[in-house]
Amino acid sequence: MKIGQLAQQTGTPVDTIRYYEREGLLPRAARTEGNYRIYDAVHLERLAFIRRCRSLDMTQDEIRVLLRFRDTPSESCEDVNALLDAHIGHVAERIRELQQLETQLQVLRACCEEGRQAAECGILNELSHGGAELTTPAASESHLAATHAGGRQHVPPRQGGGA
Amino acid sequence: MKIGQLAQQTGTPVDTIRYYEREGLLPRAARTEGNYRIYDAVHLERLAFIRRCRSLDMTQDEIRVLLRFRDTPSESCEDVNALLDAHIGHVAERIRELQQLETQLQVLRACCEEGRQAAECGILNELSHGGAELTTPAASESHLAATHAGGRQHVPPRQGGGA
DNA sequence: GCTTGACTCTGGAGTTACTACAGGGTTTCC
DNA sequence: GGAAACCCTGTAGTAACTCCAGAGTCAAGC
Repeated sequence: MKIGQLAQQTGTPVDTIRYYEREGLLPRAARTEGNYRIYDAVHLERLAFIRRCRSLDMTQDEIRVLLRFRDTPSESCEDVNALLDAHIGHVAERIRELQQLETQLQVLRACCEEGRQAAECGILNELSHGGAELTTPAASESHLAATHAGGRQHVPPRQGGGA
Repeated sequence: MKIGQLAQQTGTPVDTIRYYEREGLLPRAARTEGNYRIYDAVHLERLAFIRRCRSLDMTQDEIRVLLRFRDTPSESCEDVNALLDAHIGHVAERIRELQQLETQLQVLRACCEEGRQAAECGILNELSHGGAELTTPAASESHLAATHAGGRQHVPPRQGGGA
C-alpha cells in the first residue's frame, strides 16, 4: 500500500509517517518506480505500535527502547517493566504538580471579584507582590512538560482548539 | 544593576532575561558605555511578575495580556478573570487526561510479570495487538501539553532547582 | 602596564514531536 | 490528453527556553 492508505488505516497524518521514517522509528520504505513509498502489513503493525505508545504519551526515546525489545524477543523484558514503571511515575508526579497548581490558581482567582478596575484587581496585585502560596519557578525536574505547549500531539491548528 | 544581579535576585537565568527582552515581555534595557544592560527596581518587579505567572504555567501570550492590564490600570479586569478561569479549566482538563492515562498505564503494567522474555511480555503484546482500553492518539484538543517534553520550565540541567 | 578571571555581549543552533508549506513529479480517471 | 488527486523532498515554524562560540568589558592583583 501507499503512504496515504497507511495513514488512513492507522489514523496517522502522512507527514508524521515520513517524520517517523526520518527519525528511524519506521524503517525506510521500499519504493515504486515512481519513487512512491510502499508499505506492507509489517509496517502497519509497527506504526500501530508506535501510535499506541504515543497515545500513552511515551517519548520517542521510550518507544525506541520498546521497539528494540520487540525486535529482539529473546531478551528479558525487565527493562520494559522498568521503563513503564518510570513512565507511570512521571505521569503521577505531573498529576500531583498540576493539582497543586490548580489549587494555587483557585486561590488567586478568589482574590478578585467581578467588574473591578485593573488598578484594584486582586489577581494583578497578588501576582505583583507575590503571595506566599505561589511557588517559585523551577517546579518540575522530571521529563514532564508544562501545562501548555505548541506541540499538542498531532492535532491540526484549528478545530476548536486552544485558549 | 547588571543582568547577573537581576538574574540572581529573581532566580532567573541570564539567558532567559535576554530572551524575555527579545520577546518583548521586558522592555529594552538601557546600556552602559560598555554596552552592558542596566536595570532598576521597575524591571525587577516586572520580571518577578512574569516569573510568578510562569510558575503558574501561563503562556507568554497569557502573560502579555496580564502585563497589558497591569500597564493600563484604568480598564476593567474582567478579562483577567476570564483568562484565569480559562487557564484553570485547561489545568483541570489536563489533570483528568493524565489520570485516565495513569489508569491505562497501570492496566498495561499489570500485563507483565517479572522476569519473562520479551517474546511473551504482556506489555509488548498488549501494545502490539492493541487493547480496547488504549485510546487512539489525538486525545488532547486544548492548549495543554503532552506529558513529556524537552523544555521543562527553565530548570538548568543540574542544580537541584527549586522544586 | 599587563594579565587573569569574572562577567557581559551577539548570534545561532538545539530541544520535542510534529505541522505546514513550496515547488515539483506521478498516477489515475474521464 | 488534461485535470485532479496523490506523492516526493526540503525547509521553516511551533513554546519557552537552553547552550554554545567567539568576542568584548571591567576590576583586581602583580
